[in-house]
Amino acid sequence: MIPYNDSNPRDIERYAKGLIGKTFQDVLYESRFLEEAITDSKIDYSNPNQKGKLGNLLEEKYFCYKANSDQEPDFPKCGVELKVTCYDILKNGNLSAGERLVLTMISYEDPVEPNFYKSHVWEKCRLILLIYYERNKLLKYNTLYRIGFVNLFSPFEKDMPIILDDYNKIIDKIRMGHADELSESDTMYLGACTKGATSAGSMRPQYYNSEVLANKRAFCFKRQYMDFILHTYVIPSHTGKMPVQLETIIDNPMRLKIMSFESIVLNKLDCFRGWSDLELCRYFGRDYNNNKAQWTDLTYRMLGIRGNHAEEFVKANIVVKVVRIENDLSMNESISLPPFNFIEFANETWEESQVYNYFSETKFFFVVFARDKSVYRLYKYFFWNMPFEDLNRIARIGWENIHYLIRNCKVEFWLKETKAGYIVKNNLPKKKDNPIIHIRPHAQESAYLIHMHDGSLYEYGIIWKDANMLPQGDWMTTQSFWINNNYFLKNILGFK
DNA sequence: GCATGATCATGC
DNA sequence: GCATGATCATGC
Repeated sequence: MIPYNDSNPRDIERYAKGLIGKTFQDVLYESRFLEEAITDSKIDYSNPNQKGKLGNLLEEKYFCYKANSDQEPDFPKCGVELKVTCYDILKNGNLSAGERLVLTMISYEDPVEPNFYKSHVWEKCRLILLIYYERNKLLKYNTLYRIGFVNLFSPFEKDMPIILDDYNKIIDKIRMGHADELSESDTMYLGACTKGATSAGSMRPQYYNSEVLANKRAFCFKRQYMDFILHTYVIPSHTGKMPVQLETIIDNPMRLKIMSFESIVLNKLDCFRGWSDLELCRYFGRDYNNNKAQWTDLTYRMLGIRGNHAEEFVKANIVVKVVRIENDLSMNESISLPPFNFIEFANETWEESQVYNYFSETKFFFVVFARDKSVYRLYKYFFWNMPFEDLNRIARIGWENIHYLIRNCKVEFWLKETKAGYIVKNNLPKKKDNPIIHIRPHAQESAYLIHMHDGSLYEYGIIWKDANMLPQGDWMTTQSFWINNNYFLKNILGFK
């Protein structure tokens, strides 16, 4: 007899909670005393570092059923799906969902199911036994990871309109024969993530009429949505603490049955179109001080949010970016991304890179103000995510050119004298070398500890604060990727 | 006028 | 004190 009632979800959860505090190694060891544990498995659990086998280990050695990749639920008698996923502990001690939750592959062999509630995705997510382990990258083996939380989980009712909308967006693209243009950032909570490499070898023909091969993809709950579940449901259920409530843009979820989330947001800003920053500050009672957060603040005020966080944006990983353009419709500045670490960058492949992941998972809410004499007026606002082709072909080449020099220790430096002193020049690709992205310094001040062209050593600034080390051993001012301003004007705003 | 390298400002 | 978002300043 297996040690739980597999027809009763609550009893499965009760038994599963026995995993809390155990490592996968513990489970494997204790299974020797568990008569029903699967012993004739085809899977070899002796290698402590096999990625992706942690779920199988629990299935066979704790829940006592054979791991398979059938379309059937893991607990068929009651339709419960087992999902094993991870969280990280951040430097500040906070927990953060480590991965998106992959639900099921998107089939390119079969027609799509138009009704979400009859779809395979719904079967796979309507009732999940969610097992969260701590991914501690300092540990040598995956099997030493420890399980922290166990919960039965169903998607929140208030999120369903958005999940349905996401599903429809994805299947619409597939039915149009545009599966090759899918991107995880197309949607809010339910995403279409790539499975396997994005290189030519793993491309597949589409079901609907298109000659173009498409990447293998799967339906998933996006990482930020999992993060929200972790903080508002999983952790509170274990600690008894009330979750921190974020302000919502849409207070009544019923509205989402009539209008899409995006249209509601755009409608809210329509009321203020043409207003100047000065008028908006007066209207919302904010000091008009031209400081940098001003236009972002005003954007949240227009959405009815008092702070600078909105629940829907956080869950869907939507980033508000305010852009100001000048009288001549030019734009002074490019748009910065977070700084990066050279060594981590050098060791990444494209698919696992921060740049690829940032753009494939992030949706932007661009709010454009246009100069009118001494003020800026609300001009345009729209959601945008980078088209897959731009990202995976054009931006990728720019990334690879920079990656090549840094990874292969071919970065060169020389000094140039200016009125204000010396500046350090380098041979890394510049903005003009790629249509979409470039890198620039991004620190408090510049800092270098470098070997010059002639072999001499040059030191400047506060190395540990403003610089980080290249694979070649030199320290260069910390850099970040930037979205070229001309790409924004031409391809995102649509100017000539 | 723009590209590139350098630096500022704010919130947590 | 750092992460993040944003702008400045010089030289061609």
